[in-house]
Amino acid sequence: MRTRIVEESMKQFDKNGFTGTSIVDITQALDVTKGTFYYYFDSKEKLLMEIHLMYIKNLLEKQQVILQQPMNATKKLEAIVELLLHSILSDGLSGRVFFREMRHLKNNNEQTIITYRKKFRQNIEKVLLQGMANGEIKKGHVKIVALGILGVTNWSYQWFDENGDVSIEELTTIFVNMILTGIKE
Amino acid sequence: MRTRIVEESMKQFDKNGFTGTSIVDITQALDVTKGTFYYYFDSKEKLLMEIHLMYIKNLLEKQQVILQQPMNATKKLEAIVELLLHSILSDGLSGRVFFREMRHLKNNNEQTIITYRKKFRQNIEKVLLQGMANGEIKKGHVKIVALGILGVTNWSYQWFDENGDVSIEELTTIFVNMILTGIKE
Amino acid sequence: MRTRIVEESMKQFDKNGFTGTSIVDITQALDVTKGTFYYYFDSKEKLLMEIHLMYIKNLLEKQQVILQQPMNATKKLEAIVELLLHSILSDGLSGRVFFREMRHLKNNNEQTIITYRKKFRQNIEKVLLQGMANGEIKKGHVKIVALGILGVTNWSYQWFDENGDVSIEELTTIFVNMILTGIKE
Amino acid sequence: MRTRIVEESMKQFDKNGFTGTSIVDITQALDVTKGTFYYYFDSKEKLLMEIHLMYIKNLLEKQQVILQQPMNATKKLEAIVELLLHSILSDGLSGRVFFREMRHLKNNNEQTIITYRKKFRQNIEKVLLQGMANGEIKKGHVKIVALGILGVTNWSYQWFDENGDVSIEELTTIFVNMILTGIKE
DNA sequence: GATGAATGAGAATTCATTCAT
DNA sequence: AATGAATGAATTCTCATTCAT
Repeated sequence: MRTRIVEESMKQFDKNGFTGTSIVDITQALDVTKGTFYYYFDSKEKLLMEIHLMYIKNLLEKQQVILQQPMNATKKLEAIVELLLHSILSDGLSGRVFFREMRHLKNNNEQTIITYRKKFRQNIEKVLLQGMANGEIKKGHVKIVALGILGVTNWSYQWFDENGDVSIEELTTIFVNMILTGIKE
Repeated sequence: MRTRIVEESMKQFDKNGFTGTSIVDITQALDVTKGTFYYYFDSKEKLLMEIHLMYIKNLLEKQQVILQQPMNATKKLEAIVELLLHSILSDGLSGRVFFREMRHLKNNNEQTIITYRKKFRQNIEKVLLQGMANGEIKKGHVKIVALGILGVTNWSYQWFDENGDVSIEELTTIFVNMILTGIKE
Repeated sequence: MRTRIVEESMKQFDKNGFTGTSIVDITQALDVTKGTFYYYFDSKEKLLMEIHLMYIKNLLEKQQVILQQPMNATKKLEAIVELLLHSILSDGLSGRVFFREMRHLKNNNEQTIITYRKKFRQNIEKVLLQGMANGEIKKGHVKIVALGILGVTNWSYQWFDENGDVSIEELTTIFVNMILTGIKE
Repeated sequence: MRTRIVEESMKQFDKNGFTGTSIVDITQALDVTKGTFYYYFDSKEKLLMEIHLMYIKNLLEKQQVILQQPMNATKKLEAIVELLLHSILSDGLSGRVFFREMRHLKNNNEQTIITYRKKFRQNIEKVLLQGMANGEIKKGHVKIVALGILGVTNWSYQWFDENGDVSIEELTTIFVNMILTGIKE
């Protein structure tokens, strides 16, 4: 039931937003009562937090796997971009909810998620530094560059259409090239 | 009064979000009554729409000026990136509200804004095409590339801190370089 | 409308208790909507606080009038007992609500009322001291004696029946005698 | 377990009131589940009733012992006042719960407790009558006098502080004197 | 004896909106 | 132009209770 609630709520948060989705909406869709919801979750925010934690923890784990592989910095960056695009776009719901609704977490919860996000960015920064050290990557302001890369990938949840004319694979190729070699001839 | 309402509401939407701001919050801050608000605006959404229109129209006008200048495609792209970063980050409020709260526009209104946004993107695509035609820019999928550029710039509203260690000017330089020549050595 | 809400709520608090009375109960009895209630009162507790303040302030004012009259201590005590019994029993509702529901005030509000109540008791103590000083009243622990007197009077809200076989006037006489000269032959 | 539930609930009713204490509060404190509670008690009210019955039956038994002793009326009244003050204040919890929460008993249950309370009062009345008959006590309205005595004692649960500057023994002496001989010199 | 999942009725509160003045 | 009273639908959350296991 817990899982069913999470899944249904992600669907609805994705469609109507956190604020636009009421507890009743979720429980009615599952054909249970409001009480059931509150048996499993102390509050609406706790549910949102759970969705966020699931998403970011999973992402960090996968990033960790990439970091530990015997690849050069460029390849690692490629892998991370691919990871992000896949998890935002094909894993779908949770990614969009993650990027849109974080604002509705309060105080402690928000800080926790911010910390995880920071961790992810700092891991990218490490790869950049490593690449700069061995001459693969141009020297520069690693934090801003990392945020630039995250901009390219994370913005996708705003516009990507699964049924559009570009597949995630193509998208990944285009964005990886763009990030690595720019758009200038 | 109309202007005062718009300004106060932008402040509060920026701080507490559209949903997190009530009409009373706005009118109390202006020391008027709710009735006054409804004398000037038919609904809360109309107000949000006005803020959106102001922002995107202003942006499109400024983009138009850039497009009509006698510069090559690269320079034009640089100018557009600069325009976006300035209007998101230093013009401040309206930009952040624009990027965060569009979801609260319904049907027609949402479509109108989407159309304007699309216009802005298509203008970037035109510059890209022009650049590809004369050999300045690598040939590629213009729409996706445009969306990549917009990702780099628009994502900034999520993390940029006016009091942080990087100025908007530095940020512009870093991002322009990144977009044009990539990060690879 | 404000007054009507206060009056209706007192009736219902008296009958069903603070917790046993919902906002809907009050508004339905007045044939208005819940919104109307919240237009006049920020919360259910604010309403309860208002009832408490009305009652205790009125009581303190009347007590003040007694204190300033040119009577000896014994007469003043008689007058205060009479005041209490009348305001608890014949003024009716507000007294019973005051004695029963104070527990539902939180923090600040509770403290405020406690302070007022203390003031009332301390005024009784002053009269007792005055009476002890000029030989009217037996020397003793004024605070406890004051609380004993208040016990006799305040407990009445628990059992007094307006339609019973004893009138308030008779009650006052009996209690005044009891307090002054005791029950022993 | 039954006993543990009663004890824990008295603690919590005393602290947060009957309405302010949920079944979960009680069971969590005992580290059992809600089901367990309902295995032992049919409802929350049944539990409250049990606490009330325990208290008043115990009180009536002790009163009976006093009544049967070979003492004059004055001594018996002294003993009853002492009994009440001790059981409200030092036996503690149950007394405070008894006097505060009776209102939450419904219909039959309330009537039962009212009957027991009436019994207790009538026993006091009997002693008063006996005292009046043999010239110990002033002739008067026994019911009202009894209620006056109960006011002095029962009101104590409202303000008595175990850690205050007056002990129960001192309190008893003061109140017995006050009831018997009054406060007038 | 005890559990834990589920219920469902109801509670306080919020808030955009209307409208007569 | 502006007010202020009133609305009513929706929202989050609470909690005593049930019941199959």
